[in-house]
Amino acid sequence: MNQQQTFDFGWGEMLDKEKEVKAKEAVEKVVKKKKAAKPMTREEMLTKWKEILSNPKNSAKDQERLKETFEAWKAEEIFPQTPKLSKAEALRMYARLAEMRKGEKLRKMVEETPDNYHLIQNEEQLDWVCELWDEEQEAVGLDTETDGLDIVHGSNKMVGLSISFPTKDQHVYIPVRHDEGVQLSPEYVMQKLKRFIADKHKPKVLHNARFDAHVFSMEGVRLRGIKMDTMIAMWVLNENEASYRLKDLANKYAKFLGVKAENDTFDQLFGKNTPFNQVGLKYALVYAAKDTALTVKLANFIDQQLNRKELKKIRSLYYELENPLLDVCIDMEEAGFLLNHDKVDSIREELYKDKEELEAKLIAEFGDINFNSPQQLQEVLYDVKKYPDVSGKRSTDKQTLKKLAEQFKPVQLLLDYRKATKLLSSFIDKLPVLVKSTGRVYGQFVQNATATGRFASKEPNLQQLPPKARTIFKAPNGFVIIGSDFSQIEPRVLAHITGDEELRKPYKEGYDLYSTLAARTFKVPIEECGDGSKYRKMMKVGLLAVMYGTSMFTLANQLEITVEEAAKFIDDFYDAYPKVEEWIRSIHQQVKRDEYVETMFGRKRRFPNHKQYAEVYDELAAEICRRLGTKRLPSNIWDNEFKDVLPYDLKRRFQNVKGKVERVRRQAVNAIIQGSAADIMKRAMLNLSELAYKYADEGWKVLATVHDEALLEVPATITKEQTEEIEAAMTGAATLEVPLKVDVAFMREWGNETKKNEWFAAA
DNA sequence: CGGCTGGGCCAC
DNA sequence: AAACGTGGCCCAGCCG
Repeated sequence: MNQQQTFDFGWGEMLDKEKEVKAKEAVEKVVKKKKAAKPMTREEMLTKWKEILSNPKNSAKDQERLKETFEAWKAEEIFPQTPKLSKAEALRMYARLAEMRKGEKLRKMVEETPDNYHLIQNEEQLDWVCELWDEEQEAVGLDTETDGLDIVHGSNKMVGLSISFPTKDQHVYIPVRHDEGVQLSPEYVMQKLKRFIADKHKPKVLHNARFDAHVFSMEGVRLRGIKMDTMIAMWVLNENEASYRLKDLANKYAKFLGVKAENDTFDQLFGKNTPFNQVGLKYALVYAAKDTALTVKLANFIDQQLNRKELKKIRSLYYELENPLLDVCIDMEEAGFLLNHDKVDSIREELYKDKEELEAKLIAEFGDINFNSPQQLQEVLYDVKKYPDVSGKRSTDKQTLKKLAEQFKPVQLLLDYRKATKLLSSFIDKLPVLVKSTGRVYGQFVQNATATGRFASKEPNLQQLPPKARTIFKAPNGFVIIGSDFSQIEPRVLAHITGDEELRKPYKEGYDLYSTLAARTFKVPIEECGDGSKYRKMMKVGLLAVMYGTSMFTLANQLEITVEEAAKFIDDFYDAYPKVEEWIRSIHQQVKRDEYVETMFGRKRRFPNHKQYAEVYDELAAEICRRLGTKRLPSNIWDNEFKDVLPYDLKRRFQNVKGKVERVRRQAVNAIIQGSAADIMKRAMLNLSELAYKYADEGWKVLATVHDEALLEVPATITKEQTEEIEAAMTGAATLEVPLKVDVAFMREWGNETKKNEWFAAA
């Protein structure tokens, strides 16, 4: 009773205070406005400037802009348009200043247009371009300009294209859909240029060719003969590049390309959201032709780098794997996934019903708050309901809520609500909006987005659909989606790479991996480690922990055992499979020495500056072990039992590098395993793509890859032999010391699997 | 209103 | 003092 009263009082008081503050703020606002109405004198403004500039809260970027604007103001280059001066107003001044200077830049650019840049506006000029292209022996630079990014059956179109001919050093821009100016029609231009663009023997270099390929596709021409995509090649060369935008690369490597490091992006020159069709032709020429000229230079630079003998493996990785894979990527993006509208409707109806019911119950239980707000949820759970803070961070994530739900039933409602709303907001309500006139959703597969070599997918990300969301995609009538996935690819790579014969055994002899591992590690009969047994379950988590470098703390948490038990578990595993630990340690040594690691197919992941930290780490770790008289680091150096043996300063210095070094070590080990698996998958994708071309007449398409799985769309009449060809395409991707295994499933709707033998039994 | 960050969560 | 690798994306909340 007493507590209740106190609580009510506190709450009410808080509300009153909030009101008071708001009222005060409102008054202040009015006062400020009145003040601002009077024009400021120059002295007043100077004072204000100093005040604004001395605000320590300004971001570095803002501060730079403010200073620049202040200088311009002092030089009377710009005047404030309103009589008041504030940080916001100063930043607006900066925008106007930038606008003014941008205009200057553009004017200057046009004035300095090189005389080997040509605007192509009539048939005669286009004939000249064709002549140039006929005579060209080198790879031309090619680029398209569009009025937006929605290009695969979307709303945006090619506005013009630029071509650089390196032999004669001539650069052209061909406008076709600009708002103003003399232009040839896109149909005419494409008709004339098709024989070059579609010719695989006419080499081209592009920056982000995937994009241009789609643009050309929508004009009815398939881009062939991509000799190099400088964006992807640059990524293979250096996966740590801060930006892969052409202008950023050109500026960064300017001196190697023999250009000035003054290449502005489109946004910087023309302003954000300016559609290219509104750009005047003479501006378009100098901007677009420069792009292809830069691309040619960048391509030459990259190829030179790839010729270095220490990059031999990288060279073949690019030219023999990544570059041909670009075509597969383009195919996948143009294939798309067919949406089943009826299925969307039924799932949506069901989920909305769930959501509403849950909402009603939640409001009754927790009050009318926004259950998607961690902030509001925190208050209700920990202040109002006074639930125990099991995470120690007032966390409201799934793991925490799960724990709370054991004790407090209504918390389960929150978990259910999250699940339903996540499914709705991210997938069921989102994907149908993206459907094009073809009835399909087209996601992107990005080749240069990961540090390990995997594909990434976006807009929408087709690699993160939960099982339920997958079912809204279907095969067209008479077709079936085939899911072909590598079984346990990463453990197999581990078995191959570590050279551990015991680890290879289950694969060679056809036993279940996890059961075998569990029996050996826990020293129990294999009969006790069958499917669903606790040993097998633990082993699955344990092996993942080994490959990801999970700490004993986290592993203990996951398995709901003590840290000591977790450490014993992993020790026992290493005892049973000593080569695994040996290999991991050798990788730690290697990454310390080389600052990079390599996958099976020579893909590199670099860790710049790791060496210096690793040296400190190893030194201090040795010192700690020496003082403790142990061989291995303790899991917690801060433990009280070491208080007298380990000086604080030693612990502090070690702590400084510990996180950094151990993170790199985990990443290095994982990059080899995950990256090798990615290499294998990419090689498989090439094989599958060839197969799809072989059966192109029947309508075969490669739809997607989800890391260890490939998806194809094929006629439902597919034969057993053809299915075996798919399997062979995958297993033939690499020869390992253990066999590769592939599981094939048949799906009328994605995710709804029929196994191979059932499928053919039914047919 | 758009950009950004943090918390959270989906996939492999 | 911090605890598992690779990604993309949603919402809330804040800022200018």
